[in-house]
Amino acid sequence: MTIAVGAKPSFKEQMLQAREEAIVQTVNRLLAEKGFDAMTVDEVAASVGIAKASLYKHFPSKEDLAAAAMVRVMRSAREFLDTIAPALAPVDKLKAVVRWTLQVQLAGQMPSLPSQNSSLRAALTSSKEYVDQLLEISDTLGGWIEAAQAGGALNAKLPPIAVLYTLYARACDPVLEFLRGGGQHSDEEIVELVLSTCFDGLNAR
Amino acid sequence: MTIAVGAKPSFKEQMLQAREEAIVQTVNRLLAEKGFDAMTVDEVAASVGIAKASLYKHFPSKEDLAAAAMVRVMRSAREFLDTIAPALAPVDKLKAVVRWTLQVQLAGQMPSLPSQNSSLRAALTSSKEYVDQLLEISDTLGGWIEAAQAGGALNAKLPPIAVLYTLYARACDPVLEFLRGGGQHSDEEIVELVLSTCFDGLNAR
DNA sequence: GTCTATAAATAGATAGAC
DNA sequence: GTCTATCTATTTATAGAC
Repeated sequence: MTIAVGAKPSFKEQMLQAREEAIVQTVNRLLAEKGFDAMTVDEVAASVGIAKASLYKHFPSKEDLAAAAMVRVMRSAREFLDTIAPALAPVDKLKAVVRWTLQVQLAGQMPSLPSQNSSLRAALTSSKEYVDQLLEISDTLGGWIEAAQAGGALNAKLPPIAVLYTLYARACDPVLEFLRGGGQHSDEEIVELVLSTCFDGLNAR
Repeated sequence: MTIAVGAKPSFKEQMLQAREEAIVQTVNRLLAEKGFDAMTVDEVAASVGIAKASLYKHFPSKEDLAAAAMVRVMRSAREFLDTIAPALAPVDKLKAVVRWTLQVQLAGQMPSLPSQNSSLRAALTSSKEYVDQLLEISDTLGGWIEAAQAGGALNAKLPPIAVLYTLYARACDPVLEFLRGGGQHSDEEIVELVLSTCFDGLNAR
């Protein structure tokens, strides 16, 4: 039995992971399209092209499916943070992150979960990788927020945690959907509009 | 048969309306607590204290229940608009509306509906009173927005419709729930924080 | 109109053969 | 692991007596 860390995965293991990646990708799309409640496991299985029973061999519950999708998104976000130029001003780093978030949402890749569902919360918080990624992201953003406040770029009167929550909330901002439905603006314009209202506010300057 | 407009309702009619008001009030609370998908009709009936079949005599479907709750909220919002002092600056009128919205949400009185559900959308758009109230509210807010932009209070570069959507989005802002969960701020502080980030933005001024 | 009882449909999850 | 077929529970909605 091979337990070496980073050992070359066998062909079988590669196939398994590829299939699971396909599953999670499908779940991610469906969660973005319809949300957790409206997404059915039958639908996931049909969309992936396997039997529902097979799906349950990979993921023990619907909640675990959603958690896997969230882990995927968090990892993706975490990786994006690493691509941000360190020389950038903290506030510009934050803007870059929010812009990335908005683009993911417009691309139909941002899973939407009900924040009240307790079994779902349990699945999320019991996922070590999810919690780890979330903590790491929050730490990084928190550092940028405090730096931006110290540097006079961000309003220093706002509690950093409130700023962080406000940025996180952009990931599920319904304004994007509203504006797109209006059909008057391109995706790029929508992103910049929301970015502007988020950082500059509605008031004139 | 009495069809006179504004005719004095009979005792029976008053009882009927009182019961329906009790139903809608319960639905409103449950929609605020758990959202449309998680709310069950059984639950509504049990909470009101009547049989489910009786409930269906009043409202033909779950969607109609939710629509009735939304009509109630919209009427309430519409009535609030009338209480705003006409002498107030347009931007302050807008702030008053958003503040009211945030307070309703914190009071657990703001129903939350999935924006993607099509049967629900159909029930809403087929309700004349809902559509009428929404249009009237949007007209009023739209007028204030344009006046505030013309007066130099609101950023005139933002499309009025984007401003309107941004204000509407505060009615379901998850930041309220996040901040309350943190336990570090009172409800009043939370309201003012969100108001501040909405109108003044995150950036320093 | 209110009730009890039940229909009808759906969804999450499993059994068991291969 | 994948499949077909099924279970179990829940949910929306109704039938029918009173």
